[in-house]
Amino acid sequence: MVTLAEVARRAKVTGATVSNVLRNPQKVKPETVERVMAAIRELGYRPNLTARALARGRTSTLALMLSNIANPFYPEFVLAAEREARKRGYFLLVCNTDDDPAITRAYLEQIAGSLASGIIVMNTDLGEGELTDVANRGVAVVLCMWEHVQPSRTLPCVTIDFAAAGALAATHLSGLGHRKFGALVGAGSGGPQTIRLDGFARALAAHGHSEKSLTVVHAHDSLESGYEATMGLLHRKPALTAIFATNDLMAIGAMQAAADLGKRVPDDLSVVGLTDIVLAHQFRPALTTVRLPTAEIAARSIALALEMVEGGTSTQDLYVVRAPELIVRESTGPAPSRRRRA
Amino acid sequence: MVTLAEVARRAKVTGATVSNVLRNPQKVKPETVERVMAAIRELGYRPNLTARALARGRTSTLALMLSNIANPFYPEFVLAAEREARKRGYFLLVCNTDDDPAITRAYLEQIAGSLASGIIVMNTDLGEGELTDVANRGVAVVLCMWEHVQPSRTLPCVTIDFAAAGALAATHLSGLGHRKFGALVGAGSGGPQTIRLDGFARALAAHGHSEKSLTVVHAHDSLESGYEATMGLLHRKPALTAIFATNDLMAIGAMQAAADLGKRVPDDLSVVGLTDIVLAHQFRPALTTVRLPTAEIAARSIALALEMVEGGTSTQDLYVVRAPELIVRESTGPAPSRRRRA
DNA sequence: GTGAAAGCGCTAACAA
DNA sequence: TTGTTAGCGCTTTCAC
Repeated sequence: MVTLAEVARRAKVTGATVSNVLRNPQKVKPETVERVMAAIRELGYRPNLTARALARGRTSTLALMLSNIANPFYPEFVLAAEREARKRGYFLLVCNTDDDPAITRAYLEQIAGSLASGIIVMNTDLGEGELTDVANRGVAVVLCMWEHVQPSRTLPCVTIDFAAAGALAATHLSGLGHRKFGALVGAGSGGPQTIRLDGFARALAAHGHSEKSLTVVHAHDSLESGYEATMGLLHRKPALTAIFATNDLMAIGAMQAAADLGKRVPDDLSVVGLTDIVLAHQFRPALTTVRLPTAEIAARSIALALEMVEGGTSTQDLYVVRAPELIVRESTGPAPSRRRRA
Repeated sequence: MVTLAEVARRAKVTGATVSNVLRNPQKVKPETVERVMAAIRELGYRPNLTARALARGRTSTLALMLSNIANPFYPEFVLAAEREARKRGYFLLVCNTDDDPAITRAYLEQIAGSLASGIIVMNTDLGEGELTDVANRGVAVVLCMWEHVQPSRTLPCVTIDFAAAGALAATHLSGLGHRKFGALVGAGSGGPQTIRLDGFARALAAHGHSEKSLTVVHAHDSLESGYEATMGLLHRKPALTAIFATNDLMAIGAMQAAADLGKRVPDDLSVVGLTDIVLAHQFRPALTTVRLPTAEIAARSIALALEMVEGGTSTQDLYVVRAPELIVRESTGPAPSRRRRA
């Protein structure tokens, strides 16, 4: 391994100067810079990032804690996050927790042991206390897309207005003349997505619908779970004409269930999702959904973490990214004429 | 930050002993272990992984180079890889290259600068030379799912028999009585997937089909590209009754194209994919496909990289993982009776 | 503008 | 069984 010392020797300077050439070339005489660069090239020198991290007191690594990257939302998020991190010279560690607190804790231990200098936590079964501990050890902790009613009092949080997202879906469906609604509420991790539901329910009420017009059913963040939940829901409430799912995967499962029950989407049943994953527009019928600014949230979270890392500061602010947006596609339509069913 | 020295002081031993307690407790008197562990607990000590890496000469990080994690194959791969790595105390860095040689090179530079002690390269536009350079710097380089005809002479490679995979598809389709075939060949990165196609074509020939019975069209590893390619293909060759796509995403795009052209799958057109991503069985009609042992390849690649890292050895062997397997679902069926079309 | 020197926190001989 | 002693390769004051 070629070290900085060898480069120094060859360029007839000391290590300090080589180090400066690499990081503040303007502080070094141009000719010296030239000589050092030449030596670096000739020797094929690459700075040892581990040594650098040790000397500087921080690594160029950020960790991303998520429950399971196989959920299609995450790859989209990771892609954007990685790009932002790379732009700023950082690397991304993917930490799949499988929603297992033991795994999550193990990761936190390592990260607290200076594996990464910052960490984006997308969800977790852990209490806020354990995360605060890590933050107190000097790691930049950023909560991302947290859905608790009460945002953290000690950790910064990047999120979007989930209630508004739910409301968008409700207004759309209500505007199409629907009267009997079903809601599929996911609970991938970090508890049920109740804020999304609340936003939906509240907007329904605002549009004059009674509480009885909405039937809620709980599920998990998967296509299969959305399918099962919808089968049960439509069995119990065959008169439903509109379903809101708190995420797209469940919405797609709902459409498949409808198809299997002989219901046409959107003629017999309208379905609206939430997230706008890539599959949403690829699926047939294309899913009407509320788009979350995924890439923007990812980039913002990384940027915030890096600000904290590099500024050595901490914050507990709440950052709410751009509002969600309704994307109307093929899965929603006017409520079927009421004559068709009792 | 609590350091090893502070733990040592508190436990009234030296750093060397604390270090031993952590890594070879059997070499330390039980009571001392007790005392040290108590100190660790009381102080909330976490070993600094950066310092450890510097002292040991290697990090506990592995890099995974892939073109774009948004392609659904990769998250499935990453999930398995991360699990295997975690089991052995390593962490996974996700490196999205976007098939951009500049990005790939930048990552390699950093990795060569001891960012990671091993690297799994899934595909790349780079020549083997640049990878060999990295390997020569002491990084464990493992090629994974390489599809070149000539496997590397200097780097180990974990892969599967892509030709056999293609052949499986051909045999299935031929057995169903099809006579006019189309093939969608992807080229996500690392060049076109010609081995898959060759296996398919050769098996077709072996079953007595002439060369003219197969029409090949090139596309990219995406649903949209599979859609477009199929539109073009069916326009030029309306008599096709079977399509083989070298990956599932394109196969699904093909099914959508068929639907838009008024062709029913599998009644009018059979479609078979390759990979068996999760979406393959979730989609309707469920896709018949050749399953690749994704998780197994991932785990094997990680394991091999770690063997090299920990053993300090290198190898140039070719590891061929379990054979692919045909998964028959709903997208393939008997060739339509020949009377229906000229 | 450049060099000398003291670490960063841990590991790994080798001694004791 | 435990301690001593050098580093690992780089950064970073502080002199010169």
